Amino acid sequence: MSSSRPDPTHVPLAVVNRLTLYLRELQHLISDGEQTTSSSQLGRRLGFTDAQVRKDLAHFGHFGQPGIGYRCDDLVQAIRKILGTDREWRVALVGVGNLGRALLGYRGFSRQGFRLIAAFDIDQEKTGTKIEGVEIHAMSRLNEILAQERIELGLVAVPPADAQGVTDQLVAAGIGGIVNFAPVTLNVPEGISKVGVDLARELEQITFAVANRLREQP
Amino acid sequence: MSSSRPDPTHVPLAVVNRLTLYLRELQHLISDGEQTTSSSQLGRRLGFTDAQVRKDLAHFGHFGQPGIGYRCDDLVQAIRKILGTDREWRVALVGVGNLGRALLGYRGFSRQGFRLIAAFDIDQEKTGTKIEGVEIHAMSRLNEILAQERIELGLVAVPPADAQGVTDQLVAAGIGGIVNFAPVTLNVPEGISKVGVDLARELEQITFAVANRLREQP
DNA sequence: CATTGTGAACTTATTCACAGCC
DNA sequence: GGCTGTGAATAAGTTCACAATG
Repeated sequence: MSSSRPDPTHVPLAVVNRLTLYLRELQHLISDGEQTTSSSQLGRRLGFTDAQVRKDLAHFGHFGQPGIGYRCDDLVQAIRKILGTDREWRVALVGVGNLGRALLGYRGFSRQGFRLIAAFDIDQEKTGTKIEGVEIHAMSRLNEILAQERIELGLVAVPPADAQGVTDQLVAAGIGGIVNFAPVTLNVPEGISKVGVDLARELEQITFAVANRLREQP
Repeated sequence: MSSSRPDPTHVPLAVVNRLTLYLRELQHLISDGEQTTSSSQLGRRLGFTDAQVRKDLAHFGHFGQPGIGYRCDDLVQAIRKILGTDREWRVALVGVGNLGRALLGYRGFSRQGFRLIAAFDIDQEKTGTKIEGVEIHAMSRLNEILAQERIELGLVAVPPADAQGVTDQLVAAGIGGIVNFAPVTLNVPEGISKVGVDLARELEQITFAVANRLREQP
């Protein structure tokens, strides 16, 4: 045996979610010139307990030094490796509407190692053109281009009624994971990862909190 | 006493989150012509157990009929009331870049009762113009217009370095809640609700799953 | 007889608290 | 003294299973 690292096979989703927050916060700390940090500093900035931060990291190994804390750049490296973002990921976009265009222009992707390689749209007016340096292809070429460009991740930004169909095409083309911006629950085969971003649902989380606050203190 | 409804003050965030999924799914069921549904149908479509669906709803009251299930339209009404979306909410956008423009054009908001009333940007080229029928104002008028238009919710779609400053202005202007699209953790006073949408973090959830799948079966 | 609503059992997640280390 | 890593204790969340119901 070579490693005492815990088995990362059954890590709760919530842990992974917090890991992405730790990573982001560490990158801000580094921008601010910090060399090291501690579980209590990280926790305080994100609203978690120090124990939570340590337990989360303990799922994957030992990254800190007792008495010292964590070296920011080492921990960034470690978390990127855990998340799989210690390399570039090749991404395709389907649906070049309002939101799709915004995604094509989003700087935050490349900052974290995601490269938007190709886009697809049903509208023949758009196919053949480039936006933000990314060529827009006809849907019929999806299979071909995903294989040729070795695309691993897909962004679905089409109208709700088309989202499942597009997803089926991406899955058939061998996609590894999908971020879905349409307000529908997608069916994907076991083994394909997906995550949904629904702006109305995000707002509803807020209205629940605000409405309840108003009810309590009118 | 008038009601046997449980106290909705301390409802877990995860429950509210699932509630927004139930609502969306019920609206799809209604579109498909369904009159009634059951906890098991709802659960199956969303990947939850039937007991989970019933327990979640039990936080707020009794909405079903034993032997029958739930009337879709009644349950939609009930959930909207719980979430506070049984009325219109007035929303402002700060930051009319790529993403901001996409938000201005997003149809999903009005579908759920959110009205984007006003937008703000630092760029004087943009102020005074309209996009998607929404006027873009200078940041200096934020206080004035939020009060005048009785805005309750804010969307922050500015560069990361500006997000906290904008948030402080929104809070000072009396905002109730914020959806933050910048990849930073915002500090808000207790009592202000916020939710963050970070596209890179969403992708990282996926890469974790895909990378681990690849590691397991190489 | 299919389905809800709900205590009880179980599972999972979080926090505590402290030994060991720098 | 300050900090990590972790077993033990606690809390929270989920599923079970069944009485009650239309």
